Amino acid sequence: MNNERYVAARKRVIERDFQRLNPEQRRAAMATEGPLLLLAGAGSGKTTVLIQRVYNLLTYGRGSDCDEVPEWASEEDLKFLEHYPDHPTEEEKRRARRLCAVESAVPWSVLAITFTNKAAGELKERLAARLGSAANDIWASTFHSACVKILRRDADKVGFSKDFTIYDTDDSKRVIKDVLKELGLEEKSFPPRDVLSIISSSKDKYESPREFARRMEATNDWRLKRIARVYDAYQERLRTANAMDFDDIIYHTVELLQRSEETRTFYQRKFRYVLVDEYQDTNHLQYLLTSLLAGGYQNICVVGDDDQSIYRFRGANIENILSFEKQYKNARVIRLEQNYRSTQNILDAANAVIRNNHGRKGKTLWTENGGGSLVTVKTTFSEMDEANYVVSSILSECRRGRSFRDCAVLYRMNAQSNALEQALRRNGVTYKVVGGMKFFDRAEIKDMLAYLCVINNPDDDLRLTRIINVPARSIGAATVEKVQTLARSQGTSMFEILTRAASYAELKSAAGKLGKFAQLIASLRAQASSMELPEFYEQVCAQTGYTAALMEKDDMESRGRLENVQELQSSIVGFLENQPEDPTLSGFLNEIALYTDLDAVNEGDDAVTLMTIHSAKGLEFPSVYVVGMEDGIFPGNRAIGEEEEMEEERRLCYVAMTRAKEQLTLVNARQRMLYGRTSSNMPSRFLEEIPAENMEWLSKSEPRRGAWEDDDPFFREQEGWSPRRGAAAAGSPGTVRESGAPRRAISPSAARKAVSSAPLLELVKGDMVEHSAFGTGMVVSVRPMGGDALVEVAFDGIGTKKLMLKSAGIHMKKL
DNA sequence: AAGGAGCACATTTTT
DNA sequence: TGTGCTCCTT
Repeated sequence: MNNERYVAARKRVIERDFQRLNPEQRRAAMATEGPLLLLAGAGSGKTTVLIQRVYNLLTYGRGSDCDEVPEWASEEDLKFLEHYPDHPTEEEKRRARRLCAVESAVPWSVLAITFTNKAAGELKERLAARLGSAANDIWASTFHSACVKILRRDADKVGFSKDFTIYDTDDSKRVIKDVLKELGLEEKSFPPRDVLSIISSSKDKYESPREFARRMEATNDWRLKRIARVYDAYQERLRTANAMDFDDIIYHTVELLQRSEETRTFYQRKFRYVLVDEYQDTNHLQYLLTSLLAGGYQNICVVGDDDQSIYRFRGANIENILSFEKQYKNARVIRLEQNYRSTQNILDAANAVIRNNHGRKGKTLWTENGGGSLVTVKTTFSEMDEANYVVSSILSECRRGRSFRDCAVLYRMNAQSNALEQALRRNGVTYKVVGGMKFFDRAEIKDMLAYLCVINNPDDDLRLTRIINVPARSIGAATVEKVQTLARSQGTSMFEILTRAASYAELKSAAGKLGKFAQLIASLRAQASSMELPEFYEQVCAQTGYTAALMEKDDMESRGRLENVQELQSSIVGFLENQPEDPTLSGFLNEIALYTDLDAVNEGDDAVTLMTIHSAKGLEFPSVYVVGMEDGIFPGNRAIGEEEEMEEERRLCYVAMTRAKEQLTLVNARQRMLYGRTSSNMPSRFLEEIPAENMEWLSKSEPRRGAWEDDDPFFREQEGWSPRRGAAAAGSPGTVRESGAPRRAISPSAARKAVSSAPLLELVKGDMVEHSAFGTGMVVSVRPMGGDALVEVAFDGIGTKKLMLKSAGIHMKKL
């Protein structure tokens, strides 16, 4: 029996399951043993590879990646593999699998970790599609939910009870505020946000409060020494409350795995294969965790792209990915550089930009998609002009067959969405903004969840404090504080104090109200098990008087809140549909604690998407606009002169550019209003880094009302500015039409004049109009508003749209 | 206890 | 410029 031949033949047979992958993808799917670094460029089919790799693990074990030959294998078997038919029968397929498999992995020995619930959900879904029911037993989850799962079994070994609660950032902040007060520290000199972030980075170093304190002793920083005491007190509070914050969830898991050999060995034996997605976003603590979990078999596959590391500010440590090969000396590295998303022009532009960064692993994306159109760079006059340009360009793309949903507008900071939203609204373009206020961040949702938490666990002082006087029950802050003090001095919970409020002299005047509240909670608690969860939730809303208080207010805001409170009931129903195992209140609360907005981007409606570049990571759109391409905005002021920061901004730029499939448009404004001040900015340095042959720089506006014109004498007189990339531009004729723009701010009066000089479209009810995106329609009403008019138009086959005449007029003509 | 005035403040964000 | 927060008034 020739072992070498067997191994080679086996590999060839296995390979046939991955014919649709490109050679690098295939290598990645088949490299099962030992540490593997998968450098997956944007749009390189990373998730596909992950799925196929898991399929490989479950089907063939290490068959594709080892030299072992089963003892029972015969010459006959070898012959079979070497002459495996092109169209095997089912019988032959089964035999091939048996001959090729070397210890197929069981689903529960595979751990796949992601960052977001969304990513974990997608992974699970695609695994299920590929593997069927076996996928259910694979641990595909976020860092946090994996850790919670581990801690729910063994939290007692690190000093918590297994039903510990999870504090979100808001809860943590409140605890910090509380601690600051107790220690007599001013919030002004110790902003809770900053304190928390210092604590968080200490935990990231896997440093206990005591170690942190010792490190701070060595410095001469008085403030940090105080913060060390805050850190200590904060952890003490959490421990007493049997609570963990988001960092603690990972911290204590690491602690558990380090301290308990039994637990560590259990998981190290259990997880034969560990996969970590978005490895460039991991922090040190997460690095420790994954190293521990994979410490048994050392079959750790990390997937990521150092060029897309954009979360340094929240602790992501690019070093994790850069030094993976140092950590694991025998690590293999595979680069996925073929891109299936964008055109070559877009990739060349993005490659050229990112090439300016140092200390990268180095990758150059390429595609078979063809050159495509040039990257468009447009210089506009102001942020309003910029927004109008984007909208009119979107409308003209839509006229040529694109849908709104194909277009995304990306920006560096949320504040930039305002001008865009206005322009979109005025033109009746449907859009959605990703990010911003999240459902579970809303006060009313937090209130209701706090009620549920307290009903579930009355000793949850923090949540109890939140709702004890919501809606108003005439329980003042002073009273609450007395209760807190009493509870602390007696080493019991606030709820305990409330139940016997009457027996404390210092509570005498409030005792009645306090007792009533305690009764309310106790009574709801008693009802909890007697009915279905959604029905119970209704009872909570009613009996606490929460809905009643909202209804009484009866203003716009309260109505919205009321809707949200009712919406939470849908969440509960949704939970019950997905989680039949533990359909209890505590099951729901557990689920929700690590849940953010699952469905921020719903595919349903045809709308332009607006979001920050950060939120765009992982997404793709046929047409992408990046606005605010100016030094000072993008890269931001803070990054200028700071090498590390600048490189992160450049990575951000790379992420933004590689979101585009067909059309990429980069827009800058010569001046813009920022923080109430008008500033004029140079075009972003990143624009200069794009090769001239891949782009077309437009600065001449179309003859459009409100647009600034290049040949206006006012601007021609300005001098001393030349485009920074001027030399390169001059060298390649025909691609660049940039002619020069003024450096200094332009007086607003000139700007306004240009805007108001164009004539308004005159419309009356009954007129027929033609809109560039909506087609023909009839004017239903015209209402003057300010210097403008709100026109309602019934478009054929589309429906009625309300448009602001001044800006929508550009895209409409009277028939 | 609630609403209003005045004031600092202002990347990026997931769990 | 807009907002979210504290503090002050009622």
